[in-house]
Amino acid sequence: MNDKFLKPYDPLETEPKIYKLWEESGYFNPDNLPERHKTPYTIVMPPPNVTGILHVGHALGLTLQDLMIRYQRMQGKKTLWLPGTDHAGIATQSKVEKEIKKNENKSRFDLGREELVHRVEAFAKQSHDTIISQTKVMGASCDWSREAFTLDEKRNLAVRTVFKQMYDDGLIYRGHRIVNWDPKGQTTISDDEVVYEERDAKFYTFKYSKDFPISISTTRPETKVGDTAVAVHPDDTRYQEYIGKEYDAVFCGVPIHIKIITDKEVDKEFGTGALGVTPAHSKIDWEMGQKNNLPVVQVIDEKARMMVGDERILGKKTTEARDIIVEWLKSENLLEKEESVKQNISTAERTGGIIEPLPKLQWFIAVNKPFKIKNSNITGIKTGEETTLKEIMTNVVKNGQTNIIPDYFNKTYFHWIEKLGDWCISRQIWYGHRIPVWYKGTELYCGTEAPKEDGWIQDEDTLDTWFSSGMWTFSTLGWPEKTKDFEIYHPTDVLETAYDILFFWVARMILMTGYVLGDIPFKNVYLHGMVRDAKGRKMSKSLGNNIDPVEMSTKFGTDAERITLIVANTPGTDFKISEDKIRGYKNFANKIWNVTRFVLSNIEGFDVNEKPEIVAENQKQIDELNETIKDITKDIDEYRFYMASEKIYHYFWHNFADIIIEQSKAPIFGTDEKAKKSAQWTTYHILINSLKLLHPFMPFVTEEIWGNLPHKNKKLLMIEEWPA
RNA sequence: GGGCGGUUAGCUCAGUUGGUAGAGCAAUCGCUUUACACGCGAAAGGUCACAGGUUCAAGUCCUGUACCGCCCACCA
Repeated sequence: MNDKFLKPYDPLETEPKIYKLWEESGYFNPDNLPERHKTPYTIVMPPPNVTGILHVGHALGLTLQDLMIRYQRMQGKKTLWLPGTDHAGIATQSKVEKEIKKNENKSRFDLGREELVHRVEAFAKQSHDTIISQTKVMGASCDWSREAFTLDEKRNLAVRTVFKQMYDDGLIYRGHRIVNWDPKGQTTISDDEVVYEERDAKFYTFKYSKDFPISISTTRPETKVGDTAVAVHPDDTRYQEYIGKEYDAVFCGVPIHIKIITDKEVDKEFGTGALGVTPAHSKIDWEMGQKNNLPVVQVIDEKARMMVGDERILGKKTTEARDIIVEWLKSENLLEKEESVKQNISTAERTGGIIEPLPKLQWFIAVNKPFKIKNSNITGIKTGEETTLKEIMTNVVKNGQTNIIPDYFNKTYFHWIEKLGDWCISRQIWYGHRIPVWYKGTELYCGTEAPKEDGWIQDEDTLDTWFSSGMWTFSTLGWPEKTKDFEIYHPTDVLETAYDILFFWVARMILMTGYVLGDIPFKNVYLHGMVRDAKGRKMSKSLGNNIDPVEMSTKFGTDAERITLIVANTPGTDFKISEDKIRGYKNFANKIWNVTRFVLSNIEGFDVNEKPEIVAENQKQIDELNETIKDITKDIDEYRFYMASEKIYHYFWHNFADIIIEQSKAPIFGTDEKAKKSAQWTTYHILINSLKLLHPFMPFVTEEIWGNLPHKNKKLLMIEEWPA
């Protein structure tokens, strides 16, 4: 027995050594796996954003994926776990912009496009390196030789190819619409990137002018200089006589022309029952404007400043203009009511900027537009048949081709799809995939390469980061090239990710893959919950309650951290973690170590390769082990990792260590040779099988022990056969 | 406003087709017993949120109520 078993288990010394051993074995790469590994099993890693460092949520994802991969590898699958990182457009650029603002007091416009992109790339490279080393600390057995980046050259070709295809199919179009404009980030964002914050607001009721017949209410009086109509409910008896009439007024120095229209959307009971329609600065108003042919008057610019008015408001910020207009209303005796209300305001997820709805010319993906699908393996949609992107997204999940775990998330998914509108994909930022469209005067060219002739200017915008991550499962396998990898490993087996990006990402992957390949990106989606602190609070810098996964690994060992993240952690449910929890499982790693010490120190002189006659008592224990193996295997196969981990923990500690080992002491220290040999063989047998069962959960300590076991024909534990 | 979860031992959570309530941690008591004090043994702890219903039988199925959490919409 190696002397190191006389001391407690030391993860800090062991883990880097073991990871190196695995990497050098080449077995992370499925091409190097032994003959028996035939059936492919694929997980493509959700690429972490290159915005900094990994948090404990990443650690959870990596642990679950590594668990599945290691289990399937031992089961004899040709396992590919493909790693990568995400350029994360807005998130990364805005982070770097903040730094530059802080350190140099410069904006991106001061630096210019080239310099900014250069800076962002440098930052991204640094983040990338940190993330990769952290991923290795977690023990991730992914194939580094296939590592990808959402913004590298191959992925860029995939992006350009898909863009052109969708453009040619009429699914990508350029349109003038009300979009979510982020004045802080100076870009549009999609509906999904808008987050709501509750704030106190004032709800004002007033008339545009003294002779105007109808009072209206709003929380944003400054937008009223852009009103072109007042809408009332068609059945509202109070306003019948005004319907269809038009009025001129001067509102805080701005001449406005108002038509009285009707719309069923108007709530008679709310406010005065009359709605001032501002087509340029509200989505609903825009639609009313379209229906009624109302003029669109933009009164707020990209910096959220007033574009119209006299010296009182022109050029002022909207919030300042609001106060000025309210003062004016009061002085003119037009203000009838001022109420305090709670209001949800829209903010940009990444920059925190207050969203200003603006009419802008942008690129969109049409989710409801019919097109002929070129090739389809999707149940319910035939090749060549007319369908829509929305229909693809619905069908794939409805018919069970893609199975979401836990299944109640199906409902959330369908609910979201029902309400889904066209997806705004153009961003006015510089870090990302440039839109593959060129202009020359009024001409427009869309292609994977720039047109050869002179005089074409490429679209300034980049694509929403989710456009490229939507293609992740197949772009990482080399598509659009016809690669062997793509042929072998697509569709992938499992996508493991957090439930909060079900819409952002999972749905977009299904959309992209359905459209491009007529197929599913993955057979299963395993959604884990959010990791919270011991009190159930979100982890955040301001609360200072962050748990750093690498620090935990250093303190307690990665194995302890990994199994903490798995035990009692059910899919789709938020999970509370604390140092105390991890500490408990550090003891477990040590227990495994000590059991090994006992077993090894008591088989001196015994040949573990020769199975002796097994006495009835030991046979019963072996049968019990086999039952446990079956049980745990079934749990893992059915994605109940929380249960499998608890069972192996319980079996090892409270059955093997507490009972079997204790009972073995009498025969081992006794004189009955037959009973002794039987007990020696049995404890050894249970130990090696337990190590196999434990390996996907706690890979380091198990591999380290495995290397010190005396039996013949040993391989690395990571490629040993899963017991049956 | 619409939707989805949750409510089980002090805490964190399991409980897979309905069949006498489980684990870990914490707390209690006792142990330096020949692998391990990062340990061992023992005992303790629950009208399974509430009210109805189905059933021979309900933590589990159905209906309703209350509270907590999350997602979506955004009444202008």
